[in-house]
Amino acid sequence: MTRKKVKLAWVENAKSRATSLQKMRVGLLKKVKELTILCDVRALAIIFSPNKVEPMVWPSIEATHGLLGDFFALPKLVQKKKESSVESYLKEKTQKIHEQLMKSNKKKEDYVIDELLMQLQNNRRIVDLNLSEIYALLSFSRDTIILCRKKLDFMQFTPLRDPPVFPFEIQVEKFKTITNDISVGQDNERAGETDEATRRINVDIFKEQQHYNEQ
Amino acid sequence: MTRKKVKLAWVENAKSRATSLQKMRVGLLKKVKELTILCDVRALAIIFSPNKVEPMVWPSIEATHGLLGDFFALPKLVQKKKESSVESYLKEKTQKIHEQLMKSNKKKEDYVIDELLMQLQNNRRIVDLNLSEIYALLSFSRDTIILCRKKLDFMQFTPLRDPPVFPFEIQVEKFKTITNDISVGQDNERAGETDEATRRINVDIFKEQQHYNEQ
DNA sequence: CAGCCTATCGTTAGTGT
DNA sequence: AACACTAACGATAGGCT
Repeated sequence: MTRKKVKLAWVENAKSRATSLQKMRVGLLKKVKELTILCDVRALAIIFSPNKVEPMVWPSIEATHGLLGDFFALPKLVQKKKESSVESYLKEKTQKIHEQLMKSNKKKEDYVIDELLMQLQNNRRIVDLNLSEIYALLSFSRDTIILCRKKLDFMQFTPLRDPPVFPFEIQVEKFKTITNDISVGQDNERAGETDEATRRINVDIFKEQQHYNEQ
Repeated sequence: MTRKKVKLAWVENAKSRATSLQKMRVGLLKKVKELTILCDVRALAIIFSPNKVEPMVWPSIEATHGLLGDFFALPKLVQKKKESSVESYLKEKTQKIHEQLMKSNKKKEDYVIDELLMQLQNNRRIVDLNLSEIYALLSFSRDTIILCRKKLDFMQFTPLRDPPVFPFEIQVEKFKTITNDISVGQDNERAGETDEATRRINVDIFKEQQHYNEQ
């Protein structure tokens, strides 16, 4: 068994590299653990791997999130008194990442709302939402309003306007009698057409919305 | 020089502990570097220290932020695996809430909307609503928006303003995906998909609204 | 406190099973 | 692929300066 001194360079042999990675990852995390226990400090390590979605993490994912919270809490204060160059660089970088996220992960956005709706349906209350969640909800509520307005408009053949605000009972009673017979939908059986119609409607709505905002 | 085997436990002697920390931190970061170079993977380590604001970080602060961006991008994808179970759970929960709504809200004013929302949750689509129902829904959506705005205002300590408006296509995309993925109702084939999200969110909103009013 | 030294322990590359 | 072995190497506690 001749083992030459490993030099600090990329291991060309793919298999060796893979096995090395396996072993060294374990060794590294062990060291982190050792450090935290012996010296009573908090630490975390994240090792990404090629061809693998989840990185290897120490301590746990959850604990890591906690630690990172602390980590992110600090630098901003530190950097503020330090250099403005680093600060601007960081902001720039953050902006870039943000844009990338926006661009590449639209699907993920969907998932966020998915999750939000789910949570709302379970435990969480609106008052407990954070900013981005509020925005998401707002966006959805607005969509609903727009949809309703469009419908209203379509039914009444009148331009957009705010609905009259009556005492609740009167409102319901009144419109119940008036509008019972008006029906708009033509083809309720087939979802495809409805979807198309909705798309068209939304295009119009969007324009109107812009109008509305400009006023 | 007698060096006993160090056991994995907190070092009591404060001085030893401090010196150990000094040495081991360097050693650890060295190992991380080694790993990344030899095996060509990305990794990061953050070591917090007592009595010190800045943690020790590898690689640089900037690089760490980049890596963490990637790290945070991942977990949500991982969660998607669970989606099927979550989905079923969601259906179950929805059913439950549905029943709760049925039996608990018998106040006169609430009842109409209650029923409306219930219908929306089952068969009816927004396009099929009559005027009074539209108004009722509008009123609620508006209340929700106001609620959200209040909340927003509170969080930001800034005056009210419009939420950001996404490009239209994204909006529609969102609607479609969401409503396809989360199915609450029972007949997906025939019901208009687009309204599904609207129904659900209104139910949530409604709950919240009531809660808020009671406080 | 910060380096340097060195005996000893821990880690791991190479190999075999 | 996963585990076992072991020689060689790297890391470091404790001591010294």
